[in-house]
Amino acid sequence: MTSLKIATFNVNGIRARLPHLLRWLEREQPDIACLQELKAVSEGFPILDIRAAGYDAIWHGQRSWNGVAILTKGATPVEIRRALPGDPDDDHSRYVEAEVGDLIVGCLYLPNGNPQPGPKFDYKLRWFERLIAHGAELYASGRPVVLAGDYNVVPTDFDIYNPRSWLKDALLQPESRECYRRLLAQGWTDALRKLYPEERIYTFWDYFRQSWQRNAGLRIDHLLLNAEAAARLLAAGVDRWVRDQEKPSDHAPTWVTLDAETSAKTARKRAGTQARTAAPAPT
DNA sequence: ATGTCCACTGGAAGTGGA
Repeated sequence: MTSLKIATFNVNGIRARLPHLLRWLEREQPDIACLQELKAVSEGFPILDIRAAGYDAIWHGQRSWNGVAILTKGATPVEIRRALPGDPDDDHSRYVEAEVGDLIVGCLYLPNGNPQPGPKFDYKLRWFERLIAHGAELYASGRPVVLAGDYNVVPTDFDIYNPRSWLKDALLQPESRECYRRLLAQGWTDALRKLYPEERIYTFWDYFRQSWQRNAGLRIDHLLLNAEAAARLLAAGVDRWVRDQEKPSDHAPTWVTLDAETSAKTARKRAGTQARTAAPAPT
């Protein structure tokens, strides 16, 4: 009867956002939280505050930029890897993966890729190719897998308030979208879109032009589930209240709940009856 | 082009990245 809440949150600076993070953990009590954009070296990660909040964690920091972490409550994250396979020369901290109970959790911060075209966009696409290659292995692992993070991709024009002023942005390029589509084609379920196929859902509102006040958002934080995890999907949503505070991150936490029972048959039955009513539409 | 925010350097305001 119990469920597992798994969230992804681009904090945009773990030190600047520590009060927000702790308030969110306290209020929403995710069992697993994937964080991105720590913008801090590993030594600067506030593990004592996070432990005091009741969480264990693994993390991979970097000076000024990037940085990812997986927080867990009531379980220990067992690190599987702290980089995406395929390029030993890639020194960005953008991926960490752990076993948490019977789950495998991948936490990713895909390169933004702007300005486009250019070397940063090339790097984005190369990184995406590595994610697609690794995604195929994860998908077929036989374990329930959640691949969560800031993908820096707006999958379709339905996932943005208005594409007009973003047409040249790396987040909307056909090449970026094609990579995302190819990843999904392995069988992954885009959890929020699956449960809310006709809702406008945003997870990011940039700091410019009063974007939050106008609800001028983008959906770029995604939780992808392989078949074993998707069979247990109960609900999904966006914690918009986090974006409405003073000095917020430009992203809001985005989450799913999975049936904690291992019986996929039970979970499938429950998902069929509860998914549509389990949470208010995150518009 | 612009808008805003975070971190770093250097010890103020400018730069890079998003």
